[in-house]
Amino acid sequence: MMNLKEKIVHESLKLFSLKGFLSTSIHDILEAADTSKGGFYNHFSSKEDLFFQVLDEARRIWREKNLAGLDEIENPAKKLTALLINYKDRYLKDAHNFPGGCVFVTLSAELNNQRPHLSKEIETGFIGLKRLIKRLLEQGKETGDISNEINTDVVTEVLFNGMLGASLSFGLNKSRNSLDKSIASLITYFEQLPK
Amino acid sequence: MMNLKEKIVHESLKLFSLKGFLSTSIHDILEAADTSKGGFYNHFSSKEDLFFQVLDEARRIWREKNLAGLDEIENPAKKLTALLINYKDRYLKDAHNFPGGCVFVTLSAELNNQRPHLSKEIETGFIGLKRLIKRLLEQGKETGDISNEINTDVVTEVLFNGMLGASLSFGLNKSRNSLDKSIASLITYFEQLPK
DNA sequence: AAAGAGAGACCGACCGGTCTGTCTCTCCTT
DNA sequence: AAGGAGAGACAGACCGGTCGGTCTCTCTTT
Repeated sequence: MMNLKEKIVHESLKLFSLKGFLSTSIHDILEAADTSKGGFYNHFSSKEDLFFQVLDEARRIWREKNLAGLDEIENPAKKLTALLINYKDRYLKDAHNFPGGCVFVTLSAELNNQRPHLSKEIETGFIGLKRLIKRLLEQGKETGDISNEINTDVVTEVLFNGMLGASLSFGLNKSRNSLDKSIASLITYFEQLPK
Repeated sequence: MMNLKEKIVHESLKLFSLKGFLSTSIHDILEAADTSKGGFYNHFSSKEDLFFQVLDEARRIWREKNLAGLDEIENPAKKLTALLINYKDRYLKDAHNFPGGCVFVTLSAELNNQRPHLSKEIETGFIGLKRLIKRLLEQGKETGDISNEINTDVVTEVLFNGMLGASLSFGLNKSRNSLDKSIASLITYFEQLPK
């Protein structure tokens, strides 16, 4: 069974996905986790302390969902396609952990000008994803699955910003159809690149 | 000279771009506009009333910046490229009106799960942009500047989500270099489509 | 008995919004 | 032209409620 601390982190993650960090009150969290101020501050020194622990958990889940099964694929281009499909089906549609959409998008938009030391933490995650995409593209060139003529920087930008934009759109309209179309379009773009 | 009401709208637009709607307090606005509660509520019935008037102004500026000079271009494909360049150079880099980045991105991420009746207003703007892109693509097919074989839905998704993602990234890292690369990549993608 | 977990009263700061009062400008009457 | 009435613009004290955080007390486990 989940102990209180884990429960608070778990419920906070959902709430942060829905409302962001600043707009989620301690009261909201206590209600969702069915506890009290004493229960909360017994495990966390402050709301900001909670933020970092929630972020760690969010990153753990992100990797779990997005990287699922990628180890079994040796072809880098196919790995990238699998990542896009994971992103759409396992990650963004994971309403259990992220009922309000991608928590990193919500938090980055909310915190970027208000709590720079918090949003910096989120930015590092984005940078990591961007690097992962670029690395897979360059490995694809080496194995010959992607033409040497394509500019990996350009493709990385299109895919990365496309994923972010799709996430933002999905948060807004909550349409799985529209999300499917957005990611499918990115996959179409990627697969039609010169081989 | 700008009267008080216009000044409040103008300063609120900046603050909303930086911090969003919920995280901007009336006090913040009064300070920025150098006025008092009496001055504010003499012109606006509530904070929500202000929201809609700020949104109107934001849309006006959006059109002014993004559609600048498009009338003089008759070629739809060139129109679309010009829109992308306007978006990058005249709109997103407009630190005077939008010091925190695109206000629509900030507000949509903040409000989508908390104030659906407010975020719906923003969504209509996004839908309009998407439609504009698609219309230009289809006109490009008619004039023969874009191959009939391309799927306009797919290209619309890639460009639209790419613009959104670029906007979100730019809000986070505030790097003009990175923004230039993001939009240049979208233009490269668009221009390398089959003619 | 000792210690950690959790409940909830409580604190000062701040939230959006209301209300009263003042100050100025316009317009009508004479 | 002088003066009084009324309207609109703005200042700021004040309201009930919520914010994050602290503190004390009780209960459970060992």
